[in-house]
Amino acid sequence: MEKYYITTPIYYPSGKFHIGTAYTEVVADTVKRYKTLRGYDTYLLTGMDEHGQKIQTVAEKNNMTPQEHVDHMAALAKELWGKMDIKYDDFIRTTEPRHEKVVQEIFEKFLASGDIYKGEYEGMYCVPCETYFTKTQLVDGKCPDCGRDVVLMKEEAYFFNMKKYADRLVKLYEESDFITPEFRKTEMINNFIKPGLEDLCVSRTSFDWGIKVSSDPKHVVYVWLDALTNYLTALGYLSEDDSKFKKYWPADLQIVGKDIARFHLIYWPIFLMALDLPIPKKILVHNWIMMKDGKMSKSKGNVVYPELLIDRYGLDATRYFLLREMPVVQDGVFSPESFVERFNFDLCNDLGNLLNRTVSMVNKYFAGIVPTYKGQVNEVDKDLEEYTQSQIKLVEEHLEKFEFANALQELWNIIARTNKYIDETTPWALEKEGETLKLESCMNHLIENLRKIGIMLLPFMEKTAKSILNQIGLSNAENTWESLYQIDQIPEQTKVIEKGEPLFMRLNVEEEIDYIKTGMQK
RNA sequence: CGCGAGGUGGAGCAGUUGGCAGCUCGUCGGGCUCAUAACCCGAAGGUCGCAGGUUCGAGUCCUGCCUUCGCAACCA
Repeated sequence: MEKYYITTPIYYPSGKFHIGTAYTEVVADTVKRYKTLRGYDTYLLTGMDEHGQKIQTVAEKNNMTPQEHVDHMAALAKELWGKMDIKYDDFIRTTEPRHEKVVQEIFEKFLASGDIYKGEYEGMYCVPCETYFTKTQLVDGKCPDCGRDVVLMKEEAYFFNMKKYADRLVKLYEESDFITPEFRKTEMINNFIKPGLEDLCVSRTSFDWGIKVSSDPKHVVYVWLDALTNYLTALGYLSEDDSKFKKYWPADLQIVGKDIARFHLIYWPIFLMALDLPIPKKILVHNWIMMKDGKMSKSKGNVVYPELLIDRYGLDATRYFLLREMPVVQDGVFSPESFVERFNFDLCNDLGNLLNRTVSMVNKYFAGIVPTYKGQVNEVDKDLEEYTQSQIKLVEEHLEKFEFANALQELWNIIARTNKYIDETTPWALEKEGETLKLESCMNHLIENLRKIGIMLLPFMEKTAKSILNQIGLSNAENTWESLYQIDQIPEQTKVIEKGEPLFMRLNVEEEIDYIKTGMQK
């Protein structure tokens, strides 16, 4: 069985996870489910990045030790991913011994190979915030966090020699297409590589919430060397049991947000080169969920937390909206209006109603027993079949390219075409005219398309997909992706549910827009 | 100053290799009754940011400009 290793970023738990973080998880989870359905041996890694000055500060503010704080946050994260039914295989935390041990080992390895050298880090330092800033980060020359004066400070630090690998990195960029979308590559080259790569500071002495450098314990390993290596340590790299590492590395898909693109597109491949390990096959850089008034931020009071939507509208509707409305490589805009619109039109009217009316007719005309395939009896049978087949291909193509919004759009085109088919065949008239064969063919085609719709929906909205398959009496069938290529797939004596269960109930537009808006203020 | 991404009918968006400008919502009109006041059909509505250029032909290629957003190196 072919393997497929997917990673999400490990999130920094300085605050509650918002909808953007949830989005990353949903994208990763959808890929995982799709690949699993296609027969891959999949492995999805997620986790948390738990070290650093900021964690120390936040913990103190909450009267906790850093460890207590990250334990608490990790529990919250797992709770949220549980609620969102994220099918992760492992949750790595950078404070775990399995990670720390290996990071220390890697650090020493780099020291020995000369990739890491001792130097001096210099930056603008805010004493009360205990944080360094770059000149461009400063606001009017003052600390961007507290607005107070900063001072130029120096400290001893270890650096990773990035320059040494710059040529190899450029070559990698030229020879592979491991970056999606392409323009991120251009950005990296123009902004960071062409002007000359700077070496990366990989240790600090100004705080101690981190992994100690074994050979020089007053230093802790500084962020990126600590964080990025999680993708390796989680698989048991350099540990007694590295079977997972041998099996799954290199990663097939690493999903990251645009904010951390630079670290994953430049430093990460270089670390791997220094370790003499294969480079991941693809790094997918996704964009952000914006609000009408720009970036989400607490000060603007426009932050959306996933619970707000999930608790009221359900997980599937939330996932649907994120994947349907947010283009992966471009910023998407969240608005309560579009959320409610999508919910009502796409989920209730198009999908939910199609299932409902079909189930109702099979019950009414055939006592719930789905007629078997009779061939292309109605004039439009052939057209429906051909259209559906070509759409399936499109859905698949988009999924392979991680274009979820497009995949869903093409899938919804099938739903619309199937609704239209009902109007074209007018089953109620066929019934009156005693056109039994045509009526049988019509019902069979409808159920068959719902079956296909259900299967294609599995990676996106499992509960809804299963409910569809269950209501048309096929929950126990072998609902494989491959079966989508077949026409005649309804077993004899397939029986639909007697009374259809609504998949989604229409929302009151004004009320729900208000509800979401109010929820965003909190 | 530099870099990247956008600017397409009222709103939000599609538009691989250049060839009659599409989709969803909204608006207007019609059809149907199986269904969750759902579904189906039709119509109105666009000088595809601006100005040049290449071409038989450009939203799609080239040049310049205007404009919005983001990034600018150790912030995770």
